[in-house]
Amino acid sequence: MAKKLRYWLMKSEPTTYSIDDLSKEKNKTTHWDGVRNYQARNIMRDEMKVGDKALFYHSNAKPPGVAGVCRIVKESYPDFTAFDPKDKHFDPKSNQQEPRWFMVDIKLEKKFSRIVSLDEIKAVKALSKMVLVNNSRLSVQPVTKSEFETILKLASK
DNA sequence: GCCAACGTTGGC
DNA sequence: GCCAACGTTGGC
Repeated sequence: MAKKLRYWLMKSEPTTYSIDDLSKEKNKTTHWDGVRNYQARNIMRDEMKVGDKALFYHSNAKPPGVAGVCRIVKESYPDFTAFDPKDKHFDPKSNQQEPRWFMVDIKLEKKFSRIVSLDEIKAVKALSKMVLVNNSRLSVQPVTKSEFETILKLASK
């Protein structure tokens, strides 16, 4: 019965929402709203399961890199920010009956003592196949178990 | 701030 | 269904 744990990487611009913002949330938990890309949505909607782990990545940062680890604590449900005309992520094509966008809840598990920068990641051969390196624009992306563990090792160096 | 890469939209 | 125009992402 035991489902295999999967690994992901989720991006956020720290000026918008950083790992420290997440650590200040009640239960260190938040809903990952605002994703408006179908590929990323499909991953959240169809593939992310409770218990899966995700790298929290700071994009558009100095330096860009992985800041910590979080865990999926709630599986996909409609992204309600798409329903609110005043919200930055409002999408008139989404509605309660037929939601177009989905989100999951994540909980901070560990903030790294240092950022594992994109430069470092690019310099490691074992990480050369990461989606991050090859399709840099996808904001929610799969990571293999060995890639995940390699990043953890780098973080504790 | 620039711009390459990529995704989406809409006219035809 | 093609593709030009446009918008966004995100490293640099």
